[in-house]
Amino acid sequence: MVFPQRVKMSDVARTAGVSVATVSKVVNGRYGVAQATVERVQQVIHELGYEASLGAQSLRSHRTNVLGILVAEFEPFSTELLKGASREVAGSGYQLLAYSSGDGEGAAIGWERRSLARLSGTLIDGAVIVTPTVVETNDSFHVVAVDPHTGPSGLPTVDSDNFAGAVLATNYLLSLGHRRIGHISGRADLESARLREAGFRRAMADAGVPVDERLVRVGGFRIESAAGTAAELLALTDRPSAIFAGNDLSAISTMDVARDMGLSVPDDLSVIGFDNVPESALVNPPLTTIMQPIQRMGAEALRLLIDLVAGAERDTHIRLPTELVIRSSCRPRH
Amino acid sequence: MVFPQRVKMSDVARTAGVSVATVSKVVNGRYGVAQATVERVQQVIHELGYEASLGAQSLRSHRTNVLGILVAEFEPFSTELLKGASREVAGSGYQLLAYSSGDGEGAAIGWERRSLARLSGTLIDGAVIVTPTVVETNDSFHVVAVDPHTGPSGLPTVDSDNFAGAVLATNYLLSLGHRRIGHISGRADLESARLREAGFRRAMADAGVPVDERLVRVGGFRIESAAGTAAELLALTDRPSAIFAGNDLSAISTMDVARDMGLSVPDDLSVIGFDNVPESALVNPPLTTIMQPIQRMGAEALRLLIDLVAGAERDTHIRLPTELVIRSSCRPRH
DNA sequence: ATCGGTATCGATAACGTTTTCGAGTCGCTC
DNA sequence: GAGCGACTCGAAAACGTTATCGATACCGAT
Repeated sequence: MVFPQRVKMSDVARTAGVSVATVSKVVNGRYGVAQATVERVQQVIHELGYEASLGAQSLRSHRTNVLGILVAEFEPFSTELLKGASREVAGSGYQLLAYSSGDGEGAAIGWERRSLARLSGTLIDGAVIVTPTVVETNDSFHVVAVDPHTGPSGLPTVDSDNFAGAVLATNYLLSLGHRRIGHISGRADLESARLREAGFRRAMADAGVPVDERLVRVGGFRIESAAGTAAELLALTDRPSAIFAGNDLSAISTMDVARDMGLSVPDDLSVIGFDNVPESALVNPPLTTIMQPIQRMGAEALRLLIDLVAGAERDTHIRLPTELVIRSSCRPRH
Repeated sequence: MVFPQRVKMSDVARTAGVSVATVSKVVNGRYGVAQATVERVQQVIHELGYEASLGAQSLRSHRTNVLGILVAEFEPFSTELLKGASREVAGSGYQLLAYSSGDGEGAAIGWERRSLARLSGTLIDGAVIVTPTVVETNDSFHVVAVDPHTGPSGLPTVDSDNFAGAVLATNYLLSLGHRRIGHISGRADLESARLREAGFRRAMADAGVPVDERLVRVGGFRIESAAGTAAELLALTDRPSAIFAGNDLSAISTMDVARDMGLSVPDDLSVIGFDNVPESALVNPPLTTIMQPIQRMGAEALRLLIDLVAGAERDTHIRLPTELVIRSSCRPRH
């Protein structure tokens, strides 16, 4: 990697004996330059190591070929997404920039917020956002949302079938004989959290099992915030025999809390998660969970964004299937 | 989050009844504008939601207040580093952009590479790089390297005491009675990998234990590439009773391979890693490893970068201490 | 009144691109 | 040999900002 001395278009033009206008044309592959000239200029560009100034480019043409991906923070889910997205962007002619809104469960504020907007508005052509904040946008700037904020935003979206996944999870617990099933839901402003809870309730209702409202609580999607909720749940005198956690992180957290309270997973408590982040296969016991194809979601989101930026008409909503992956954190109720 | 309609400085100027020059002064807090004017302009800026165009700004002033962090790929180590860096950048007046060179064990090529250089050269004020590639830079662009490429680069650097950490790890294994100790080293062009292997050899020599050269092999630092190496090591008729893996990922991979071969960790094989990424506490058995304060390294790197960009004179090399964290993947040799 | 000094402000010239459009050249056709 | 397209090319005007520097206004002191 070399960070070159800045050489500008006029330098190239001078040493190639043409005008900057001509250089610009060959850089952008515009029509109207003689073949011989093209080759000569390209040669000089190569020799001098010329790179266009993003600033000047963006200023003049309002196009940078840079895409952004905005995550709330770098936790396992966004990291997987990032992987998928970076894989997809390779060779697309775009460059991908990741930035974090820099906070977990709050909204960006003040300087941060404005700076984000500034980035977005001025130096990238579009963004995929993985943070549950409401966005307004205009038609010169494209954004696609992954796992979006609750409510109708009208944004292009890619998500997984959270509702069906939750039904899958709940039915699995039910099929194991569990009746007192707890649910730790994610942050309320996340559409996915809402749908998972809805799926949970639907499955329970379909099975004719009443849900004890004391057993469903919001725990957030982070490891620390879920711990408190899990502790409350397990401290109940008639504690649940199984817990459907809103995501893997809170499931892992729940298992930790259970262990600390002297409970064995899965013997005393069955736990099922959601997401299938890499960590879930690593923990002890390996976590049974609902897989959503996170990397693929990242890739699809980026592909969608690219198409949108290029002006293509496309389905504006992509939903990927979920799947039950059985490991060792659940057991039939004795 | 709102991606605003682009309103420019001249708009602000017009509705505030001043010139763009004055608005610019207000925005940048320059001296020489009446208090009343400052307030009026700020008011208008707020109402209109004005955001400076990064492109124009960078073009004119060669300064964007945006910093970059370039990682080879988004694996656990870089992710932790990212967290530390994002935490540090908050409130610093800078914005942090993460980008990936988009590949694991190779160098970026062609379009990618140039695009990286373009980003770096034109729209960020400096970067921390977490990828073992040689860089050349000029004095208008600052870069600090984390876990740098082998050999003297002259770059400002932050790393941990890899050598001492490796000694720590090896001595621990030695103290457990192990004599046939294997080492899976990281990619050869990583200074850290070189130092860890050197530390390993030093500790062995100091203990008067000869190292069997068939037992030290390069496995790369990724999970997949380490697996093959581990398998080779364990297939030896006189296989090692302990393995010091070059990092946690290869340690985890080694444990997987051992399990697949019907070996129990730690009963039949002790494994120690390096890094203490979050995953190492999660796996089964929990991994004994050498901790380096990764998040703190990210934070220090960013702080150093900020100071450098601000023109401060600073120690140009920061080395953080490592520490043995004992979990359950090692056991005395029976 | 005149003057020097301080505030306060605005015209204006960059910064490095892209794009438009007119000018020049050349080879043809009639 | 005049006229006409088709090709090439470059001059110049943007894009939105920052920095310089001169203009103006106002103040108190002579």
